[in-house]
Amino acid sequence: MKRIKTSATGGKDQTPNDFFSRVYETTMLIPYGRITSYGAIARYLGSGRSARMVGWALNASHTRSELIPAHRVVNRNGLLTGKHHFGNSSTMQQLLENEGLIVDDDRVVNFREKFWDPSRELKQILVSGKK
DNA sequence: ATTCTGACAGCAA
DNA sequence: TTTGCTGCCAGAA
Repeated sequence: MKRIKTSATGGKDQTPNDFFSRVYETTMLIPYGRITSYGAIARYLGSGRSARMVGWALNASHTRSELIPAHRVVNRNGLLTGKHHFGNSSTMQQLLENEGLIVDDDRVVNFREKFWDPSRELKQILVSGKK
């Protein structure tokens, strides 16, 4: 029984349907100028209590060739908790302000106004039949 | 294999 | 109200 030994890939990548990839896909669906929270994404993916994993995934989003708008993901308070992961601690804020969001003291002021909940916004898509 | 860590969130004091 | 502890679960060491 010689299983095919999957180390052919070098021992990395693969797993296109794992939690991480779903986080990336969801994140890329966030419209320009809108934001969401880690918990919202986690809930949308089915694991409402895995918000930390969402952040963990975004942490590795750098390795992806696709540009993932991780700056559009903040915590439930609208706080830019991950700003320190954009090289410059002011990069995240600049990106958000560049999209019309108002950031003050590391917090998105118009958070509720610009909040985009995937489990709510994408619900219609799921119902439409398009997977 | 086991232990530690983490870009969160919820709940108890 | 703010502060602190706990649960979550997947990687990295």
